[in-house]
Amino acid sequence: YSFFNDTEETKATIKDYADSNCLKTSGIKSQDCHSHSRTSLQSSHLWEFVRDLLLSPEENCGILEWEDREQGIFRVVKSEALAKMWGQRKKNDRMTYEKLSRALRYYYKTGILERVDRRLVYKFGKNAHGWQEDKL
DNA sequence: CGCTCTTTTCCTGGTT
DNA sequence: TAACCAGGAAAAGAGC
Repeated sequence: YSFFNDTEETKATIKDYADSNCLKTSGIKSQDCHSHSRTSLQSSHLWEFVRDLLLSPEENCGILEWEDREQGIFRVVKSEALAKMWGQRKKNDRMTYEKLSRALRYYYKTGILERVDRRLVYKFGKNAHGWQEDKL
């Protein structure tokens, strides 16, 4: 395959991909886009970005899914799409899930995330905030 | 400029 | 075999 398709072309398709993907699911529950003022997804940190994505079904597109809402356990359903979105947020079209997950693993050390021994499953730790339903 | 903190990049090796 | 997971190391980038 080509070595040249990693710039403009990719950049263009990422948004289209995300947008069209959102359109498919956003019609489901427009009412569910509760008034969290976090729709922008401008969070500076990765864990906040993930949290806000989890909390906004609008831009989520089924990329992330709660496994246990009360315990803050969630699963990455579309790892590649998540990486692309994070890459968009950071203006880095070379982002991959491999690299994103490395960053997530650093959170275990700081208590932002807790380890869950299941593939693509993570859990918010004691030092993460703003994800709990009753605390919104 | 230098320093800290977070994230990125790369890698070796193990697991599902 | 592909897709993940574990972390060490080093370096980039942002903010102060």
